[in-house]
Amino acid sequence: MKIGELARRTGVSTRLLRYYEEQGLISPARTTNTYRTYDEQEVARVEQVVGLVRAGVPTRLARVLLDLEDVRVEDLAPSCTRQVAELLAEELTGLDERIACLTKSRRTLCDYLQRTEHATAVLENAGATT
DNA sequence: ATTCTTACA
DNA sequence: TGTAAGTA
Repeated sequence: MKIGELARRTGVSTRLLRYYEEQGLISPARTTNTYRTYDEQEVARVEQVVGLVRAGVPTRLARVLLDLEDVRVEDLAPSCTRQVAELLAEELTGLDERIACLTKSRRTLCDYLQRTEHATAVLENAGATT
């Protein structure tokens, strides 16, 4: 499929789709008229990117994350240089910090809502993991 | 009609 | 990010 269809199917503008490509998040093949060509697999890929971006994951991390998921299955013996490992370890602590920040915010918001008269009505929805 | 690149707001 | 221009 061409970029237009992918945009319609994912809800991501063609502009952003090209930007994701520029950031190395997706790498569509070029065919005949130099038009970008995407296969079904790209749809899921783009949806993953959208999820990552919405979660605030920096594109540089999203890129490695997507690459890792591609090799996750076959490469039973993950290997990389010490330098790369240390770099990724930094990303890991970075994620932990943000998770801690978000968890605290969630706690605060959740506690407040539980004290309101709308507790049961409003809390039954999104992640009822009080 | 659609997409492509480049560039400005 | 949207949009305009000039193509293919």
